[in-house]
Amino acid sequence: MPELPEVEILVRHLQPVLRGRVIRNVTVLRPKIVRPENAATLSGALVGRTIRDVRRRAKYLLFELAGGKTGPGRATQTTLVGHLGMTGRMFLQPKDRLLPKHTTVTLDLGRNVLVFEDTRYFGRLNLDLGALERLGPEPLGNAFTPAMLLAALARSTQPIKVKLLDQTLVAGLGNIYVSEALFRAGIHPRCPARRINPAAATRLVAAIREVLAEAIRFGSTIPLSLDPSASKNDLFYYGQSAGREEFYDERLRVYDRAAQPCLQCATPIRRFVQAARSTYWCPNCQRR
DNA sequence: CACCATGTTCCTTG
DNA sequence: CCAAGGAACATGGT
Repeated sequence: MPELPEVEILVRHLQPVLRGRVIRNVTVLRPKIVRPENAATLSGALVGRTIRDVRRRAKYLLFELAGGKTGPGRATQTTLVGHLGMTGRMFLQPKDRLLPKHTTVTLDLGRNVLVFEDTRYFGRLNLDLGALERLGPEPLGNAFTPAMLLAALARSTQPIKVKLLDQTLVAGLGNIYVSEALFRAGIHPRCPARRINPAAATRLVAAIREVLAEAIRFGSTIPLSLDPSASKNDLFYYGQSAGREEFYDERLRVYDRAAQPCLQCATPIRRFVQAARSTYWCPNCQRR
């Protein structure tokens, strides 16, 4: 999936092309994706409405809708909540084009269609704001500070790597960027959370911010590019593209680099499993 | 066939 | 109620 940076990039691309567009029709091809809504309730809540804004909270996409249903003067506001899961993608395509195999939901916007495609069907697109209430601070926001992090880690015996994946602690980090941030901060992934000292917390907050900001700057590990077959410039494709692999190597210093030399000290990068997820680290740069 | 994959939620156990 | 661990969800790539 897209972690925070990938969602941020997607939102930045969607925002200008979706703002002001009216949802003409909603097609649900995989009902599970819109739970707890069903095709009828989702459609009823969206059709006829205008997308006023597209925002991000952690790894969630928030589509702010207005107008339509309630008529003039009584515009109730609705938020459509999207999550890409592990393999979700969103893009616009012409109405007459064949939909991808794993299309879950489409929003008919008139001239073209917003497609939510997701091979593993772990994603979500619904009206449920409940998940958002449990989220911790944005890692790039002012509320995420070394003091706050230190306090949150104080009573936890869990390894720091596992703890940073907890979205109630800080919201938006995923498996890739946690490994990257710990490497940059020089912290061992197995370090018990409560053993992180003030100096390490300060380095960690800085490293997390750097890693995410850099990923956003470079346009994410899953590059976003203009659809080569698109005839209009408001069409784009969120997926593979050529020519960005150099950036990938440059930015990801440990993730998926098991047995390859550390870019800092040439020691082979190691991999092990924590909480059923792969952790990558340099045994020399990240001491206990 | 085996194992691995950018995430979250639910269930169990203590 | 909480913390922690693990399975489940579902499909595809290697």
